[in-house]
Order: sequence, then structure tokens, then C-alpha cells
Amino acid sequence: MSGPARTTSHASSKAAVLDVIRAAGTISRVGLINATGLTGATISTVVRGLIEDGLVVETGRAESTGGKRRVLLELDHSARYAIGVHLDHAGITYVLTNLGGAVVGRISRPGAGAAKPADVVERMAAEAAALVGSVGIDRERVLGLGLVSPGPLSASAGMAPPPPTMRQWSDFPLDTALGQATGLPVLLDNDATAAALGEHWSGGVDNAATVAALYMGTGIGAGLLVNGITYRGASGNAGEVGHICLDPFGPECWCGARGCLEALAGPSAVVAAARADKALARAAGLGRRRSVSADFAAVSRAARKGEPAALELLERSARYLAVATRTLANVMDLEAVVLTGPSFAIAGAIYLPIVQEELDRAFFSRANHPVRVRLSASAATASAIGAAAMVLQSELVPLHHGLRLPGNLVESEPPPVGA
Amino acid sequence: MSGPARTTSHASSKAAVLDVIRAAGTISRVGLINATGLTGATISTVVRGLIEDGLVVETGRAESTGGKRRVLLELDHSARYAIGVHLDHAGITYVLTNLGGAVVGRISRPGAGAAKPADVVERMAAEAAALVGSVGIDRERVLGLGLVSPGPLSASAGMAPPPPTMRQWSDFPLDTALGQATGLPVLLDNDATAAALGEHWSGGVDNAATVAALYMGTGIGAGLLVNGITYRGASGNAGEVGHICLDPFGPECWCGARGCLEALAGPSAVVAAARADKALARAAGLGRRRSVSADFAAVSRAARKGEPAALELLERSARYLAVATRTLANVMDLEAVVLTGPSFAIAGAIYLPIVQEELDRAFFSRANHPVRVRLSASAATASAIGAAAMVLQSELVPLHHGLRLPGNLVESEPPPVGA
DNA sequence: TGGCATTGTTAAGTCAACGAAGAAACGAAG
DNA sequence: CTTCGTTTCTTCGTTGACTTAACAATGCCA
Repeated sequence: MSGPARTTSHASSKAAVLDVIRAAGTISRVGLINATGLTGATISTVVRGLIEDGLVVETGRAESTGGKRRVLLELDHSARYAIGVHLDHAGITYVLTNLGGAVVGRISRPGAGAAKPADVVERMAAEAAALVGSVGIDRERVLGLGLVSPGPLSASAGMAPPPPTMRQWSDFPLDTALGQATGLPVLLDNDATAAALGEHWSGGVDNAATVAALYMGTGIGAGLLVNGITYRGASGNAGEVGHICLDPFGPECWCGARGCLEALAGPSAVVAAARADKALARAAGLGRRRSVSADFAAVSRAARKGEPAALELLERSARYLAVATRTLANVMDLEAVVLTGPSFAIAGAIYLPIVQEELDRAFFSRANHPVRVRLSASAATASAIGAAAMVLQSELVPLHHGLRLPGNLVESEPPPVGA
Repeated sequence: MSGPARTTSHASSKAAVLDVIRAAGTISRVGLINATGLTGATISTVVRGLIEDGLVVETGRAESTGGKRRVLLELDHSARYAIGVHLDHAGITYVLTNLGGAVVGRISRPGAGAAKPADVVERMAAEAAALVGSVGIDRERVLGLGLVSPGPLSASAGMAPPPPTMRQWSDFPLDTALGQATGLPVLLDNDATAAALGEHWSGGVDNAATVAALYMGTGIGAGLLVNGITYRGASGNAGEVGHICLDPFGPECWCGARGCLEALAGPSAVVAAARADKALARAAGLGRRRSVSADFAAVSRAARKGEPAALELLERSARYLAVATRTLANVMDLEAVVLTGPSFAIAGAIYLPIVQEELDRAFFSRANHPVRVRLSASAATASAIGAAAMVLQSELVPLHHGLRLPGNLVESEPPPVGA
């Protein structure tokens, strides 16, 4: 069957203009003319519409360039809000952001653990409502809720083959359930993808056209952004850098292959090696019963205190990550890489220089352009912020450029008479 | 500065409709309505325009589905032609294709060797003209010339840091020079990217949304296609799968890194290993003075004849390639892979099953969807065909969805008065 | 105070695409 | 053989986004 009219081109350039205003922070109408390529006349009417919608405000004047002074425009940051939720085994993080992507409220709660999905959904709805209430914001101004969790996610229903820690979530219709519980539009996505979008939306990623956000939590993933649009691949599972192979004869990975980055150098691998080193385990205060993330944090603290064994473990991990990042950059021809997620929030200072050095030294197109590596300003909550950014993006920048989906061309075409 | 009006949205849906007709081969107006999502009214006028332009013809009737019989539409294949040129160290291949991407003429000539670029350009112009003349086609009907060569290419001028064999081409303005010599529009691109486009254009790549064309000549590259649009990355050098790292401690590669796929398993590596094996070198008839491609072909022939040492060498190479392909598929979430280029034209039968097996066994999202692997139907000339397809694409499908280039947003914005 | 450059708005025209209604082609029932 | 319902395709008038062209508003500088 395949529904008709997938080409929703130019859903008014309102969205595009709004996006430029957001990216620029403060800009005049003339600035918009240059940035968008639209005419003054168009910008005039579009901006009037945005001001009437309450999304944009005039905030001052620029200095003269020889004639009339420009009127400066800005987002009305408190015009709309979005909720972002990061659902992980270890914990659930909620953020409330304004139009500009700035966090105006945040809470963290215990993770889903082994609880039943339906109960977790109820809890999430209550906790999200509590967050909105505590900040004292008109509920009407909340655009929606973005929910992200470790991939891979299937379609828009639940998650398909889940990582080992979250099996009970298979086939659970997460988005519809939460939508009913909250009464808000709900978007579901991969946490790494969300982190990338969050970096873009909150201005961290300058104007770089092609960016990867490396997300290291318990596993390692990446969100890919091309021209500010998330790249998802065939089934929405692009960016699985944790399963870049760095050694065809390496240790087995839970994904079924050998020598994956995650198996060689992910937090679990680092922690496993640290626990195996009796002396280090004692010095850093590791314990078999504690979570991987807790122990990874302990190893990182030990490294920062100068414990050589811990430092060496992390540097070894960083070198593997650097090589995998180079592979990713070579394949995608990246302009920038952002390190984000809880593990980089803790140990990013150790990883960053090693990754940058590797790219400067051996990135294939280094003669054409460098690959800049940055540490996220909000690595710990990047995914939740990105989840909120997803909502802002989808509500305010409705899927520009009508991408024609593949679609079945031939379908019911009757056979030619001559055949 | 930054030129204005980069958003050339919907340059008439003529191009989109034409693309659908091409993809479908034969289709009715109703079929177009379903495939594009446009209205019958729009399709009616657009198709009339295409017929008036001489690009499309009505070719018959379909059987009735209960009412009036549908009128079938097809491209007028001989309405326009395009020249594709593959410039390589080893040889230059010229093809002339019609609108449908079918080859109507082809010649091969000696490679550029150490000749001066200006002389090579003159020769290419003459040989291209000879090809068009020999087929007896009105020169007016030739849309342009696509020229592809081993990357990386810089901007649209020449090629930046060239592979070791083509140093003298640095900074030579290939496209403008050839444009002047031929009087035709000239497009320049990477040969792997062109191969991917060629596969898409000639219908080899069904409707798969996300495809990589692995191109193995002397080196290994890949062209990436997302929704039928080539993915280029930040500087047009995406798809460098030859420099996926499979062993951080492996042998040095000419790119400056270690353990690249190309260094471990590319044709040069295979040939080097074969030459080092005295017995095999004699059995296969290898020689130090001969080209890599000639000796790679010799090894492949030996393998097909059952020579165990040759077969083992190639299978080893295939396993490395398979692992690198898996990495690529994991990162991009691919739906399909096409093996193409001269080396796969010779040895593809050995590589294909090994790559397919690896993806079936260990592709990360294998539970969601498989990755199909195919051998190109025209592996030896895929790049040249793709070069011609580039011309068809650019002349007939002018860059749909106005992608806003990064562009400098802030530029001449004067400082706010309050600052 | 009067140029003069720059910014922003208004008005009229263009163009792609749409909806509705009509014309044309066809199978089948009377 | 006529009539009816169905499906295909075209014509016509409209919408909506955007453009060009003219105009109004603002502020620098002499």
C-alpha cells in the first residue's frame, strides 16, 4: 500500500529560519537573509509570524553599518519547553530544557533494574510530571517528551535484540505506553544519536557539517550528524562504533564477533582488567559486586591520583578508541568528534589528547582538513539533553527537505498488454 | 560573502519524476502518482513537459484494471547521452551511455603513466570525441563528461595528496582543462563513489536505501549511497574503507597509519606475498617487472585452477575484507553491498561468499535485517559507467532537496550596541 | 538641515502543486 | 447496441510560498 504524499517539502521556511536563529543565538533580519538565502520580503513575513507565535522576540539594536541600525532577534527561550529522559539500566535521568536547549530542571532516579516495563512507564510519567511541576512551568508550554535508551531500537515500537542487561524490554511498546501515561507526544531513539543531536542543538558543535558524538556509558556508541540531520542508516542502528573490529583474532564480543572495540577497550573490559590486577583492585577499591560504571569511575579516580597501573589501563583503552575513531573518521570523512556520555565525563581528560593525536597523525584526509575533537560540556547528561532536543527538533523543524522514501515503485502496475 | 540562495528546493519535480521513471523502467502515470505522492494533475503536466522535452515516450498500454487502460511511459533512451571516463594509472576507460545508463560504446586506451597532465587531457578529449563519432551520435545530444579517478580529490580542482603512483597530478585543474578541451560540462569525482552511483543508476541496486559499493582496483575504496544520493562527507573523501584499521600493531600503510585493510589484504599486499613465495610465483607466472593488477590477475587465475597457495592467499585477503566490510556495515547500518572494480571482476567469486558469510554471522543488526552482498554485473567498467551516470544525475536530477550548506551564519553581523 | 546609505515593509506577480470537475477509454450488464 | 459504473487523464481555478519592485523608516555625515 505505502501511504501517499511523503514529500512534505518546505513546510514553511518558518522552521528553517527558526533553526538559524537558534544556531546564531542573536541575529538580525539582514543576517537571516544572508544565512538562509531568502529574500528580505520573505524574512519579514516569516519573522512576523514567529513573533506572533511567541517564539521569537526583538531584543535590541546593532550598531549602524552606515544606515539604519539592525533590529536583533532572539529565541524567546521560555516560550516552549521539552522533557528529555534517558532510560538506562543504571539510572533514569530527566531534564527539562527550554527552546534554546538550556537545562532548566533536572532530576535523577534509580534505574529500571528488573522492574516490569509497565510499572517503569508509570513511574517515569509521574517523575516527569513532578519535574515540570517543581520548576513551575505552564504544562501547555511543554512540547513533548523525548525518551532515549541504549540501542539498538527497532522501528518505533520497542527495542529489538536488546543488550544483555535489558532483555525484558523486548517488544514492549515503549513510546505508545508512555504517550498515554503522560498525554504528551513521545519520541524514542538511541541514546548516542540523541547525544549528538544535543551537542548540535546546544551549540557545542559549531557549524560543523559532519560530526560524530562518541558516547561511552557502559558500552560505546556514536551518534552521527550530517548537516545537522541525524544519520540513522537502514534500520536506525547506524553508529555502532563499539563493534568496529580492531583485531579479527581478538577476544569474543557479546555481539557474536571477535575483537570489537567494546570487547577490547570498553569500560567493561577496562574494569575486568583492573579487577584482575589484584594490586590495582585493592588500591582503587574495586569490588566484584559493584557496577561496571562505579568501578570504571574508581579506576579513573585512581588514574588521576597518579596510580600508574590504572593510568596505563585507561591509556591503552584510549589508544584503541583512537584507532577506532580514526576508522570512523576515514569512512565518514568527519569534521569533528565530540566525546560524551558518563564515562567520558569521568575519564575524558585522559582519552581526548590521545584521540586527537591519532587523528592529527594518521587521519586519511588530514591534508584536506583536520578532525577536531572536543569534550562535551555536559557529558554526563548529554543523552537526556539530546532527548529533549529531539522534541524541539521534531516540533519546530519538521523534517525539512522531503526525503522520498524508497517506496515500492512497481506495486499494482498491471502487466502490459503485449507481454 | 558566501553566495546567496543555496536553497534550490524543488527545481521542478520534473527531475524527481524522471528519476522514478528511470528506476521503474516502464511505468504509467498512475504508477507515478503512487510512487511520488504527487497529484494526478501534477503528474499530468510534468509528464507532458518531459514528453515535449523528448526525454520520455509513451510506449504502449497496460491491461485494464476495470476501466480505461493505463498508458505506459518509458525513457527515450536515445534522447541524450553521457560520456564516462575512468582515468587510472593502469589505463583509461571511456564509455558512452544512453539515458538509461546502458553502454552504447566503449574503448580502452593506455593509462596516463608519467605523461604530462596537459598532454593527457588533450589525448582524452580526442579519444572521447572519437568514441562519440564512432557510434554516430549527434554531438548535441551528449550532456557532458564525467571523469573519475582514484581519490582523494580535493574540492573540484585537482587531487590533493595523491596516491603514490600519481604525484604529478597534484594541483592540476583537471576539470576546467578538460572542459575547455572538449567543450562539454565536466564533472570530477572519486572512482569508488562513481561506481556506487553506476550500480544505482543501472538498476543493480534494487531500491536499497543504504548501499556501499566496494571498489577494488589497485587500492580499496567504497562509494556510499543513502537514498540514492551519494554520501561524500566533509571534504568529499568519505568511504575510505581501504584505511579501516584491522590491527593497530600491523604493517605500515602508505597513508601513515598501521594495519589498514589495504596494507593487510589489498591487491598489492596479495601480490607482494605471492611474489615472496618462490614456488607460487613460478607456478602463477609472476614477475617483478609487471604491474600489480597483472600479477593479481595471475594469482586469481592460479587460484581458479586449484593452486592451493594462491587460493589461500586470496581467501586470507577475503577474510580481512569481510571483517572490514562488517565494520563498515555496523557503522553505516547498510542494507546492501556491491563488489565492483577490476579486481572483483577477476576474483569476486572467491571474495563474495566469504564476505556474505561474515555479515550473516556477525553483522551487529542482523536480527533486524540482513546485508545483501552482490557482485557487480559490470565490475570491470563500473567506474566509467558511474562517471557517465554522474552526468545524467546532475543534468537531469539537479541536486534535489535544497541542502543548506553549512555557511557562515554570523559573517558581517555588526556588534550589538550594548556589548 | 539635507543628502544618502541601510533596514524593513507593503503590494503585486510568479510558480509549483492541489482539489474539483470534466472528458475519454474501457468492461460488463441489460 | 446501449447504458452504466469504473478508471485514467486533463483542464481550470485556487492556494501558498516566494520573488521583484517600489516605498517608508531610520540613522550617519556633512
